[in-house]
Amino acid sequence: MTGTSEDESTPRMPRSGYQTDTVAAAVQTTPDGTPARIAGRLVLWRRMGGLVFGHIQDRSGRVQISLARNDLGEETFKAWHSSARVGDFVGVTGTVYTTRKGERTVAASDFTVLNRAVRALPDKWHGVADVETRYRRRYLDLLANPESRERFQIRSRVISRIRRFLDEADFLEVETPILTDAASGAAARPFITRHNALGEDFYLRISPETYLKRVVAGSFDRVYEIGRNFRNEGIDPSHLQEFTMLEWYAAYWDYRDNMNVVRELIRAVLDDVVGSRAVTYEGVKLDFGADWPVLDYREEVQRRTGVDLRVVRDFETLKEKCAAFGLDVTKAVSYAGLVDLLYKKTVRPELVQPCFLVGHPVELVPLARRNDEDPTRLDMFQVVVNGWEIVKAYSELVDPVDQRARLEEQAELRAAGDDETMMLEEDFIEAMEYGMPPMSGLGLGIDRFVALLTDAPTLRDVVLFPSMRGAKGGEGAPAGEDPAERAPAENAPAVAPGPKPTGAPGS
RNA sequence: GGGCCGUUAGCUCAAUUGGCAGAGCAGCCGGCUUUUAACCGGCGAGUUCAGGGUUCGAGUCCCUGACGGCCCA
Repeated sequence: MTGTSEDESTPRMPRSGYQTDTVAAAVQTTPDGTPARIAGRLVLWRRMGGLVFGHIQDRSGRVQISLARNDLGEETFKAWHSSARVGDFVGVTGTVYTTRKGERTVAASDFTVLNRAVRALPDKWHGVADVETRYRRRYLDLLANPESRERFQIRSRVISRIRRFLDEADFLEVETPILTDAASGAAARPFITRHNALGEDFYLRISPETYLKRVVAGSFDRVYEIGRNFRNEGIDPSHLQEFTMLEWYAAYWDYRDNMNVVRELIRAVLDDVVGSRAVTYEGVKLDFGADWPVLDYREEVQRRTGVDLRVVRDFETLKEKCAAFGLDVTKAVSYAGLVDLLYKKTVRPELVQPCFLVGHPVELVPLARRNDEDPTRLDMFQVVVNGWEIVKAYSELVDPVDQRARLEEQAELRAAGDDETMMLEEDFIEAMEYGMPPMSGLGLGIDRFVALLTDAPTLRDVVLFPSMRGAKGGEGAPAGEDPAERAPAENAPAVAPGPKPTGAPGS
């Protein structure tokens, strides 16, 4: 790797450790006169004759450093300040003091360039505005845009707080397969991939649900998993094809237990990560501290459309009702699909403040338990905020006879052309036949939750590297190009099309 | 899949009815010992996303495509 470098200018590793990572914040509360040895990326560099100020940055913010000719002597002063450029990583050893304008600063007695940047950083004031650049080259977004750094730190703290909450509630964190031989646990199209060793196609999981239930059957009464799910659907501001979900299952709980627990969890995250139970999302205050009304699914649909789902229970009639309501029913192939369409178009957008939606029709979720008194509805709830479903939970169906019948219905719908149905997994039903405790499970969409907490206009803003179409041209080499032609270029130093790494220090 | 919008210097953005492609920041050179997006003087910087077309002349108008965004299905 060093073959093309000029050894004279190649920075050497520091011999001893620097304070790093959150040192920028730490220096702000350090008394004058304290020795400091810090490192970070140089983001501002102001040379003014015999005194030079700079800011170095890490994830906690920025701290000012200074080099003074009077302290260092002419030669050292000149060598050091001319050796560094904005973008370089530098190490500074010195003493903390406060400038006339009151800024805490480290006066350097030693100064080392730890590594260089050969490309120009984004505009120091405007940062990176181009959305595509922010997603494809997230490192530029992170280093240039503080609000982006803050978002991802909040994301990390949210997940950490959730883990602590569940661990303290005696849940066991487990991991279940992402590569599976059946896409189950949700109504969604899967990604298909090839398992070479087994010689067959596999699916990227759309949900860990049936595996987690098997784990509960195996006597782990409370389990959770935080992990990636994949759904082969369209991209829009509230959907990602690759998203992070929390799912938990607790034996002997029912959905009402989960309503209380998830509200407690969400409030704990708000308290400890945000510091307030209310957040503002796109100008709208969302108050998680207020009462969460419990709304009945079928009553809400009826209130807005006049359609009583307790009476209208067949596909054709509901299709007519939906069409009369102006909805596009040309692609509808199932009763459940129509119910979902009607709800999503009329009810969901109006549910802005946090609420529980309960009593969904039995057709909607083949893995959920029927209500004992009313077998046409499920013991199920969702938490809806800002028109987004952030939680879905229910008492689990643990009756293998009903489970088989419900999944066979799904298979029939699939045969009839509905590709968003659940696949029937024999293994899963067999596990149920060995016996499962009554239980309730819950899923919480981490990306949506974090987006609400950080006022992110799209979920892509809370995922470090959102899915994008293959990079265009340039070094990416368009398909069909002769690889032999560009082979020499691969070993060439990465020289920017713009500014060259000229002016080697010490020259 | 459909509609609309966008793509100009490393970054952020200008460019009149179609008439020499510019500024700030960044970079380079010089000045400046308490700056705060430091400031002052000088210099260099472009496949205007790609390809085609209209025109004496295209960043600008037309067509096709790429990538991205928003809305719709």
